[in-house]
Amino acid sequence: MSKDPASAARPKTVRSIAELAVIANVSISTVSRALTGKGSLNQATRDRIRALADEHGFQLNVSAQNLRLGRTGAIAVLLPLGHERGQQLSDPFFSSMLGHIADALTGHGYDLLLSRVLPDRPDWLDVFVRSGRADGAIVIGQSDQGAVLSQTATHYDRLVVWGNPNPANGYVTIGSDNVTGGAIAARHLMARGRQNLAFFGASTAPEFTARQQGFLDTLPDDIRSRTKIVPIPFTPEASFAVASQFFALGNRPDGIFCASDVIAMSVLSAAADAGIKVPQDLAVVGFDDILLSRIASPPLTTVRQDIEGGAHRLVDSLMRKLAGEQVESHCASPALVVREST
Amino acid sequence: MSKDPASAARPKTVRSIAELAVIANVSISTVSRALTGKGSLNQATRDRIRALADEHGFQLNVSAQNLRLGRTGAIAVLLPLGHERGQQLSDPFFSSMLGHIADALTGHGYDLLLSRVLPDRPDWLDVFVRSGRADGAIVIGQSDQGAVLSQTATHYDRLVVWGNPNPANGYVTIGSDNVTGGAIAARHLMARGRQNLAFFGASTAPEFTARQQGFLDTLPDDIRSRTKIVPIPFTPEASFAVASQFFALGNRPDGIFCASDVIAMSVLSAAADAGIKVPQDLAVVGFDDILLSRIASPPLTTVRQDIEGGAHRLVDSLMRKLAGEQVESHCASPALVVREST
DNA sequence: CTGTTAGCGCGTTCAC
DNA sequence: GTGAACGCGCTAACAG
Repeated sequence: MSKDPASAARPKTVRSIAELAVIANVSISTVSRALTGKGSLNQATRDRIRALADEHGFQLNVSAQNLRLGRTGAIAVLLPLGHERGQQLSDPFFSSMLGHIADALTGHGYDLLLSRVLPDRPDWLDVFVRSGRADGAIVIGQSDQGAVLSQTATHYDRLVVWGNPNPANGYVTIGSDNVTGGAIAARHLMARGRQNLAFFGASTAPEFTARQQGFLDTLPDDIRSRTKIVPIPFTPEASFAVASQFFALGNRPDGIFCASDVIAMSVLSAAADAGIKVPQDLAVVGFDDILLSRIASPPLTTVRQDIEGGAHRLVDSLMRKLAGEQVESHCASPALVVREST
Repeated sequence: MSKDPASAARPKTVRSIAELAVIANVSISTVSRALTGKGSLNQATRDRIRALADEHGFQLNVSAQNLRLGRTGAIAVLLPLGHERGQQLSDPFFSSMLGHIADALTGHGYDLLLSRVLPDRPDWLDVFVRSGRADGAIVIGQSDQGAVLSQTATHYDRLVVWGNPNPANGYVTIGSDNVTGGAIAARHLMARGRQNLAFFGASTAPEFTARQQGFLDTLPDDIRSRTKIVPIPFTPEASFAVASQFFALGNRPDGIFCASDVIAMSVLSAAADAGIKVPQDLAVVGFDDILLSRIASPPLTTVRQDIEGGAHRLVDSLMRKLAGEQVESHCASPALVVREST
């Protein structure tokens, strides 16, 4: 047989600290001390017990450890399925955010409990919180759940929310300044000499309405008065259909601001179908700066949100809350990324 | 004050079954029986205790419950960061899969523990499994970790893997027939009269090599011998750079099969930049059928994987394993979706 | 430095 | 139908 310890026959599967204690001929607490590294212990016995644990493929049971420590070791990431139940996680923005959050939480030693929740009852968040499955929660997207979030925040502090800041909210939000983002898009389109505009993405999601508001408020009255406001469904396919229909009806704006890059990409596609040249006939500005926006045809001018930075700030804020610190909401400034669609 | 129980002042926060037992003036086990619904109990006392629990906003502590029941109530979804550490979760294919898995697990009453793991040591999966943080694991993407998976599978059965089937694997895989998928792409390009081909996506990921192999093996010798094989990095941006470079060097195939839709979209973009007309001068076939492929310009012809079906099969297979059943690997046939890029 | 004891919050025998 | 007692696997005083 091999001398490689990994492939050596395992004498017996050890499932608990107690069994290992018997094998090592020490008390249970000594094993605990050896494996956790806490408390004081003779280095020789510590090494011996650790070797024994390795040999028997034993690790501390995290669940039991957590129960004893009064924690779960997990942070919940909640995605309320608000306006459109279908495809939130398919939006590259969400998944990118989720990936960065996962990495940040791992860095802090927490597991990530992912939950897509259907906000069917007004106390869904309370129910989740009271179930005690996580030590804290990150809610991605307020959707239309501001009231629920505020209600829970009154008695549960280990909560941070990604979204549009709003002084009326009783909870900490980390997000981008969507109003300013909209304004940036408006100024850019005007700087390109565009006068006949449209906004794609009218919605009840607060992020989207803020982008819309910032955009419209920045336009001079005459331009704004003829700016078309187009509601957009959340799936790329449906969004494409709306855009196609829009052009088919003869609408020919020379500039469109889209509330997300996915919408913008569907507009680019519909425009190509309709024989509209981008950016010559039509300038298109997106929002988010997802990775794919760089390989759109043409590459998309967009209002960039710092997704990675936002994810880290979300996690850091929550960690500080867990540590008992006071945490303020934060609102990052988005930045224009000019590519070839304008 | 309102009579609404939700907004009524809560007499006191109850944190354990024991406290509620005192309030209800019954024993701990009676409260347990009332709240779990198990065991026999007078309906009146059951209702009374449940009302009391509601009133005090009390729910059973899931962690303690799970410890007692010898389970965790969570299934781990593991994403090995294999070839490219950066952006796995940003690939719409992964995130879409993840979303469907989340929904399926929720339907079975399980939480989803998400973990992006860096396979830095050969026993990373053993370490995870032995930590006891989940009742089972779904690994998305074998990457180059086949040996690790096989090793763990020898002593841990609650494991299913998304990926390319391989009889040599000692574990259950659910996936698509990538070889057939590659063959489908080859036949389609030939049916379109294309003779000068290229494959974009050479890699060590088994899924990609299988697509490559199925593609090449289907081509007649003369065509295959002049087919260019292009390695592709995993980020859209880098992939776009490679494609641009490819065209800049004067390569002008009339058909390209890409190992993923994201690669295909970067090819479409690079081709547009180079003044190459799709599909007239160049036919492009992708793989996956992500949502965005429908709004590419032009909409992408692609080899479709049933992501939702795959996710459900992954979860169902794991559930059956947990129930002690024998489970076979499964390999779904991909289907060609013809759009306008060919 | 190490062992003994007492729980973390719950489910489940076994009595009554 | 209900209560008392025990233990899931672990950590943290308190002794010695």
